[in-house]
Order: sequence, then structure tokens, then C-alpha cells
Amino acid sequence: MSSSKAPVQFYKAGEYGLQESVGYLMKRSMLSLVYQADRRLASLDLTSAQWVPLMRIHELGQATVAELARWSNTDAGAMTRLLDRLEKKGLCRRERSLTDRRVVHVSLTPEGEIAVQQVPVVLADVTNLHLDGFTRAEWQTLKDLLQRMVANGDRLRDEG
Amino acid sequence: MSSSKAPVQFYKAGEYGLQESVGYLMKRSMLSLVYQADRRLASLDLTSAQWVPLMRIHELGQATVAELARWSNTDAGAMTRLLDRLEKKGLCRRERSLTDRRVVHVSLTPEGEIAVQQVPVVLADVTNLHLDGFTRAEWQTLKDLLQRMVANGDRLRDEG
DNA sequence: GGGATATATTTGCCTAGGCATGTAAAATCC
DNA sequence: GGATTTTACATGCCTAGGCAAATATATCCC
Repeated sequence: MSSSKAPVQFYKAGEYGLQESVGYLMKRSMLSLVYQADRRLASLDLTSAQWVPLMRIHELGQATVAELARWSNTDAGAMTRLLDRLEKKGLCRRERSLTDRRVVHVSLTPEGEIAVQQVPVVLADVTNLHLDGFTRAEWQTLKDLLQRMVANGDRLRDEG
Repeated sequence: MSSSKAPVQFYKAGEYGLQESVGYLMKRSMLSLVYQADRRLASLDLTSAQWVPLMRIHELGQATVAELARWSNTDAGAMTRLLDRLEKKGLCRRERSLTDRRVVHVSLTPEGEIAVQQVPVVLADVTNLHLDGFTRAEWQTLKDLLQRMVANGDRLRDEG
């Protein structure tokens, strides 16, 4: 449960320097990952926001809007519109469920299946390039530390 | 110059799992940081995108649109519109430079100065909460690893 | 000095996410 | 079984970023 009473003061308001902050470094890293991925995905007519639900549909064969929104860390409204764009490009299709008429089932078109093949290649490549010079131990350490930040964030959210 | 010939293959396309990817963990961490910061900044009528240029103006006394866009990792067009919103809220003001009439100088209003005071408090608090349970050594390690990812990304960008 | 070039800002058009509301369909409760 | 609540999705209104074109001003080169 860690130090819920007296957390370590890594940062203090008076001496808060953007450059040395973990948040700033993460933002820079993320921007670079997304930029490089988008650059490589452009030939597939995909963006970094779009491959996430496509991969999930591919994995499940078929998915609902709510499931895709959860998986993409966004809300149903944004996902509806993102699927509008994917459908317009002919990468996925929607069908009202026959057993529960509130639900929409989303599946990939053949074009969508083809596009989604290349995504893991691009992601693995871009990530590896950003980890150039890392040892496997450092890679594992980074994942562990990030996982702990995520866990702290989840706890914050749950506690309100 | 690190392993420019044979980079370590941390990820391979065939076995790429979103959950274990560094990018996914960073996205989750970032979303949590931003969410918690936005929650606390809402009382100041500020968003996570807005405090960045405000802090920079405060630091410099006065700044140009281009400088603020660079500092915020965005483009001049987005910054112009962001400043529109900040100006409408009365937090900053714009003046055409007299020596170079292409340039616009942005400065804080008294209300902007007051708002910006609280920002470092919020940021330090939110970051510390996410680093709960970290040792100082782990904190330093995280920053080092992220800095190396940023450097790799910058190198990628420069090399085209 | 005058034309070519570079720079600073703005605006338009696109993708995109958050939040609140609307709507239909299902599930639950009496 | 009919009213109430919940769920799934869609839509409207906001903030926000990327890219390209337009505009105005400054600089550079002869």
C-alpha cells in the first residue's frame, strides 16, 4: 500500500523545473513514438488513434463500440466518430446485433484485415528504435517503473 | 552512438502484446497524470494544454507565439487558437511588436499571474502522487531511461 | 532600391478526445 | 405487465493538435 501518509517529495512547487519533470520527459517520449508511428502508418492510411481499435477487432474477430472505447482509453462518443471515419475508408463495417438491438458489432473488411497486418511490424520497429542502446534489464526496469506509476494513478482514480 | 547496426529486438511483430509495450504503459501513465492535473486545475479554469504557455510567459515576462509553440511542442496555428481562448478568459494579452511588426508579444494579465501561481503546486503534487513508493534512485533511473528514449527519438527525427 | 526569399502569425480544413444530452432497447422492480 | 432504471450507442458543443495556404513584414542579394 506504499507511503500513503508521507509520500516522498520529489518535486516541490518552488523548485519545479519543467525540463527535469517526469511528466515532461514522458510527453516528449510519447510525442516521438506517436510521430514516428504515424509517419510509417501513413502509407496504410492509418493514424495512431485508429490502429488501436482495428487491432482489437482483429484479435476478437468482432467487437462492440463500448469494448473498443474501453480498450482505447476513450469514451463511446469519440469511438463512434472514429468508427465513422474507419467505415468511410472501408476498413471496418457495423451491424446491429440481432439478439440485443442496442449493440453494434464491428468487424474488419478484407481491406481492414490487410491494413492491420502491418501494424505490429511498425509498432515493434518504432519502439525498438526508441530503445536503442538499452539493455534488456533496463527495458524491464522501465516497464516496471511505468507499471508502478500506472498503478498509483489507478489507485488515485478509484479513491476519487 | 549506440548500436546503429544491430539494435536489440525487444519487440517482434509476431509477438507484439499491447499490454507489455513501453508505449502502452507510457500512454496510460500520461493519461493519468493529465487527468489528475486537469481535475485540480479546473478550479483555476485552466487545462493541461493551457498552463504550459502561461508558465513560459511568466518565466520570460513576455513571449512570442512562435516561442510558445516551440516550448509547448505544438505548431503556431494551434498556439494562436489556444491564445485566443486564454485571452478570452482574460489570462493573457497580445500586442504587436513595434520593432518587428510580424511579431506578437504575449504577456500575462494580473488574473493570469494569479492563476499561474498555483500551477507548480498542482504539478508537483500530482507527479509526487504518481511516484508514490519510488526511491530517489528509482526516480533518477526513470528520468535517465526516458531521457535516452527522447534522445533516440530526436536522433530519428534528425536523420529523417 | 527592388525583386527574391525567409519569417511570424493567422485561418481553414481535417482528426481527435471529454462531457452532457438524447434515444432506443433491455433489464429490473413491484 | 407496466413503470423505472440501466445500458449501448449516437450527437452536439467544447478544447485541441497537424498540415497547408494566405498575409504581412523583414531580410538578403545584387
